[in-house]
This record gives sequence, C-alpha cells and structure tokens, in this order.
Amino acid sequence: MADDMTAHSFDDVVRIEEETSSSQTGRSKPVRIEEVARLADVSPITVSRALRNPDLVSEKTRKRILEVVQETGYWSNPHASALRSGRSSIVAVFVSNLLSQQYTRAAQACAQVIEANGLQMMVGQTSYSYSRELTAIQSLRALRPAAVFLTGVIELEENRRMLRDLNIPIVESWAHTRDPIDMLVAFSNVDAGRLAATHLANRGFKRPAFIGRGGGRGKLRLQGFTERLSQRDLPLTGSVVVDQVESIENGRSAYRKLQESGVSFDSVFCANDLLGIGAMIEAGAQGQRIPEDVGILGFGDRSDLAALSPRLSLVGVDTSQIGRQAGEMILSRLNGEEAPERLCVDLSLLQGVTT
Amino acid sequence: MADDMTAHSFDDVVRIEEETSSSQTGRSKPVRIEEVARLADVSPITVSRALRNPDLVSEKTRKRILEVVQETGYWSNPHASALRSGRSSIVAVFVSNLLSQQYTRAAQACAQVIEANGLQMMVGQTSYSYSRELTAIQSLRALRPAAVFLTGVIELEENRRMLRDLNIPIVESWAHTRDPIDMLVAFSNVDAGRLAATHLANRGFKRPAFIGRGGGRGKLRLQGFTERLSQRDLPLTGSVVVDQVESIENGRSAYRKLQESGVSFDSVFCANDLLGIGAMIEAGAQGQRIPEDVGILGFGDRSDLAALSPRLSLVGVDTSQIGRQAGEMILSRLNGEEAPERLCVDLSLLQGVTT
DNA sequence: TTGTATGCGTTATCAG
DNA sequence: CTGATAACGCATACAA
Repeated sequence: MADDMTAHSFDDVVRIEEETSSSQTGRSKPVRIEEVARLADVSPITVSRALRNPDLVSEKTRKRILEVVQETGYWSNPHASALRSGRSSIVAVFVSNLLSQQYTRAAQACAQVIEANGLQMMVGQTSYSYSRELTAIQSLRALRPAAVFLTGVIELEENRRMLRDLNIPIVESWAHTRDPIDMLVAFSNVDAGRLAATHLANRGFKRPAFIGRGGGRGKLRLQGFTERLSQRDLPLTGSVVVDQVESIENGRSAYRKLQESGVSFDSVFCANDLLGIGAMIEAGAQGQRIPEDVGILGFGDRSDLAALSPRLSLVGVDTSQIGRQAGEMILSRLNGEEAPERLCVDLSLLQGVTT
Repeated sequence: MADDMTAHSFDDVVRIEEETSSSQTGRSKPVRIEEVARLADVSPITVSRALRNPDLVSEKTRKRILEVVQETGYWSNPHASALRSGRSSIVAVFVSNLLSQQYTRAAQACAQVIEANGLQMMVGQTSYSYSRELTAIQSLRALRPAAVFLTGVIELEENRRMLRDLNIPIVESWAHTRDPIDMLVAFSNVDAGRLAATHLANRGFKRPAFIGRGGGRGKLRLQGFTERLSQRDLPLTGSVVVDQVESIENGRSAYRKLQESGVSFDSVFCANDLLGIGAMIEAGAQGQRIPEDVGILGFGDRSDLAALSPRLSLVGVDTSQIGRQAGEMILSRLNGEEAPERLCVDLSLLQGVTT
C-alpha cells in the first residue's frame, strides 16, 4: 500500500496579495524611538511618555507623535524596555498540560483579556511535575514577567517562594487552598460532588453510584457526593475507582466494572471528563434506555463536553471564565487598582437528556 | 439547588516543604555576570564566552567559572542579551487554534526539542484569521525571536514577507505548498484520501462513501479519495459535505444525512477528527454491525483519536512528529548546520475494528 | 509639559 | 586564549 503513496501532490494554498500596502516592507532595521522623536521634533523620552503615559504629554505633541508612530510603524523594543525598567510586558501562563482543553481554554481566555491591553502571553507547561515546574519557573523568572497565571495550585514550598519573591501579581487557580501565593480563582470540587448528588436526588433517582479517580480532585468530588447523598437519605450504592481517565474507552470499561460489581444502581455520577461519555455510550450499546433505565451525569468543562457530547447532563465549570477572571485580576493589579484575593467560579448543571 | 451551594469548602492541597534547600531563596536582586566574573577572577566577557562558546575558553578557567555559576545560581538576563545581540532565545510558535490537540501536540513536541537546547517557546494563536495573524506576528517580531514555527502555511503575501524579513529560521507545516517561506514539514492531504481509498478497496468494500468538509483540506482529501477509487474501479457511492466538524454529534447527523440521501453504501471515509467517532456511534446505535454491515474509517491525529476512540480505524498523522521535526530543523539552522527545506511526514493506517 | 544625563546587563568588536 | 571598550534601545531620576 505504501508504494503508491510515495509521490505527494501539492496542496492548493491560495496566495493572497495585500491590497494597498501602506506598511513599509523589506525594512531590515526596525525603527527606533530616536527616529520617531526626530520626525516629531521632540525628545525620545517624550515619545516614550506619549506611548506609555499619554496623560503626561500635551494633546498637541501627543497627536503629532502618534502620527509619526503610525507612519513609521514604530514598535518599541521590549527587551530594551524590560532591561531598563526591570519588567517586561510578558504574562507567563503555566498550564498543567497543553493537551487538555480545560487548561488551554483558560489560557486562551486569559490571553484575550491581557492582549487587549498590550501584554503578551507566554505559555509554559508544568506537566504535573515538581521539577518541570521548577525549571519552567526559573527560565521564566529570567524573563522578568509582568505577572503569572497558573492553572493549578503550587504545592512545593520552594517553588511557592520563588514565585512570591518575584513580587508580581500571581494567580493560582482550579482548586481552593488556604493560603494562595497571591490571588486565586477557584471552584470547589467538593461542591461539584454535592451539586451532582442534589441533582440526582431531585430527579428522583434512588440508588446512585460513582465513577471517578481515587485521588486528588476526584476524591474531593466523591466526598461531596457522599456527604450530600446522606443528607438526602440516599445510599452510595456503588463506586468504581479508576486510574486511567484519558479515553472514552476508560469510561466504558469502568461502567462495565460497576455492573460486574453486582450492585443495583439506577444512576451514576462520572466525576471526570471522558468517563461520562464512555458510560453513556456503553449503557446505550447494551440497549439500556437513558435516563429511564439508568441516569448518567458527567463532570467537566462546559464547552468541551457540550461540543463533544451535547446530550450528556453534566456538572460543568466554565474554565474560560477562570482564565478571564485571572486576566482581569492581573490587569487591575498592574494598574495599581485593588483586586480580590480570592474569586470563586460557579459550577452549574447542564441539563442534557441523560438524567 | 443553588442555595445550598453557597458555602464552599477548602480543597486539600498538600503543602510540601523542600528537603535540603541548597538554592538561595529570598534573593531579591538576581546575580549579574559581573559578580560571577569577580568571584572567578576573570572578566565578564570571559564568563559570557564560557557559557555560550565553551570551546573558546581554556579548560581550567571554564571549570572555575562554571563552579561559580553553580554556586551563585547565575542566569543570564535574556533581555540584556537580546538587546545587545539582536536575537533572543525565544522560539515563537503560532498555532491555528490553542484548543485543538492536533496543534498543541505539535507545539508540545517542538517545545521538548528546543527547550532541551536552552531555547524557550512562546505560543501565539493565529485563530485562522489574517488580521490576527498580522497582529500576532507584529508583536512577536518585536521580541526578536530566534526562530518561528507555524502549524499551518501563511497565505497572505504581506505576512509572508514580514516573516521572511526577519531573516531567521521559519518552519511552516501541515500542508504542502509550492514555495514555503523557508522550511516546511508537511503531509499530503490528497494522499490521505488515496490511502483511505486503497485501504477500503483492499478490505473488500465495494460501495464507499465520503463525509467531510467541503473546503480546504477536506476538499483535498476527497480529491485523493475519488481519484484512487476510480483507479481501483470503484464508484464514490455517496458523499455528505458538512461545515460543522466540532462535535461527535456533527458526525452522527452527517451519517444520518448520508443514509437519508438514499444511496446504498457499505463503508464511509470520514475525513475529519470527530466525524468518524460520530458515524461509528450512530451506526452502532442503529444496531448496524461494524464492519460487517458498514465499515467506518476516520482521519486525524493518531494519538488523539486512539485515546478518544481506540476502536476506530483511521488514516492517521503523527502531529507530534511534525513538531519534533520542526524543532530539529530549527536547531540545525541555529547551529549553522544544513537543514532540509522540506520534510514529508508519513501518513499511516491505524487498524481498529471498524474496517 | 518637556528635556538632559545616565544606566539597565549583556555581548560585538577589536586589541593584546 | 583573554581583556578593554563601546553600544544595543529604552525609561528612571531629576532638572528646567
């Protein structure tokens, strides 16, 4: 089969010419502030001010300067700026995993907020590893970032201190913690479990079960789930703890495992992204009617799961809201305004057809 | 339901103390090259050389310098370095969409390669928009990146020129094009279609159909599919063109649409990530046996789809290979070595149970 | 409101 | 192989 695949064809890439190119092209040397100053007939420092603190420059000169900036396409050299001021316009964002949309969605939302304000986002990956975390923080520290946003909470005291010593706005997120390094945007994983239990109880299910990870956030979700169930005088009928939660297949097998355990459940709270979809698919494949025979409730990022499997009911978090909030907190602080130290992001129930 | 959700609990975040902290902490002023030089009893420039061009410094002094660097935790200031040398250690990576694992997987792989060599990755998003592309490129240009990697091909001539004028290694990717700006890592979308057709033919299917996007790469995949089918004396039995390819639901509805079109097909090539899963689920839900009643063939990133739906057969690309190759090409060029101008990434067939 | 003098930390250049 | 000197482009501090 391979042999007839050797020659490859060229894909059609449309080549688009610009309409009226007003911008200078082919320029090898970037414009410097000095040239702008010369053309606007002011000193370099006035240009600098006109761009960073417009209020300090008279209406008239400012206008003239901005015109020249336009014409020349001047863009300040961020390295020179950072070197002199000791602070760059880079906001460092550390995601736990670049491959998980939960985190990239937050990063993206944060980027939108800060980029609108002339800051740039730099994404790094901590890979759930303390040592990677350390290296990432070290090299980013050298860049003198203006602020840091993390999709997680830093646990290692040494890494916490290193970040704190930067003396810049730091936003941790994703989970509550008693003493964040600086600011925090979180949702409660325990509440997620409670909300799931409340919902299943309200929908009239009597024998709820649980599928999820045994540690970390999964554990917390189970804790809230169990607690609220007992408040509603319902038993936790069964539970399956899984390690692998990366694929739909994991959800299917966990569901089968729950069945094999012999308990008689009428509903399941699947406390992790893909587990819910897997359980739904497996139940459907077995010919069970949903939600008449069994109710399935998932958990995860609202937008992700709604796109992936729009019929699934789920306890949802809006992770892009986390990123947006983080961005806004950072901006406030950089502008010298007050910013909340701790923000709580709402969980919500997204009603599909499975409960 | 909401009212009993107001109080939130603190999640258990383990706080970990470092064991034996040999590193200096609480240091507010970073060490400068001057101090290292003083302690090693050489001039600053020798320290600089010892770190960047060890060969130019004698074994003995180099050893002494590196010791001091270790002790002091010296890390060069990238801004000062970039300012003076006109080149930073940042590699700019532009992904079309941060939310698509296809691209982030490539970015991640590229990061692994370059970070091992002391470079840092900065991720930007072009969002499939020419103007976003322009802004992103402009602000990144200011950072004087060492190289650029794009998960796509730049079409707008003005943007192409801007990148070319940077005079640094540029890697485009994802599709073939006649004249890349500099280097290219691509796979052939037409070949993907050919490979799909060959596979279905070899497996004995007689009436293949197609589901995919009507434009861009989808079109190219259909082109190759049709061409190869006719070479094997098979008809294209039916085809459904969709715009939305973001969810499994889109795949399910496309499959129904194909059925409603009245044609009698025995297999489908779904030329986009989630369409294949959707078709597989829908066929299964209707009680059709796979692959006896109908064969389903997907297309996409190997690792993504294997994780999401391991049973689906698919024409796969290893997008992390694209990123890795790009990273290596960049490194070669930065080290003054020769690097290939164009690299072709293999497509492969991942055998699941659906064909 | 604007300008002058100076230095941020590094590396290119050239000399030894 | 090593060092002295200057310069990268901007923003702080202070003066006018």
